[in-house]
Amino acid sequence: MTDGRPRAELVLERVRAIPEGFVRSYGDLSPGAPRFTGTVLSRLPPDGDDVPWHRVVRADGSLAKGARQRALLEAEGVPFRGERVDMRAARLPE
DNA sequence: GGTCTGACGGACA
DNA sequence: ATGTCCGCCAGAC
Repeated sequence: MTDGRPRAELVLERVRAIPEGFVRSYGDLSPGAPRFTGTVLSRLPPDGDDVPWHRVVRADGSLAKGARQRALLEAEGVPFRGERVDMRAARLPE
């Protein structure tokens, strides 16, 4: 059962597992296929409060959703370095 | 089924 | 630091 579960579901599950105040990169959620993670999140409903999509940032700490995403992250205490997240400190260890 | 696109990532110039 | 190229998965034409 290489596909006991759709990759999409696995990705969403990982996103929900990100604790407040931390972030993870697209590549971390879907190793080898970061674009897939983006596709999954893009299909998320606008009011998808069930999934903390804002805690998913690019590997270099830059944001995909701009100022809106940044506000949500800063509200959680995520350290920033200019317009990008300070991955060195906010990236979830594992 | 080939081709393009997308909330990407890493290598390289 | 900035821009280009290639690779990855899935969906739309």
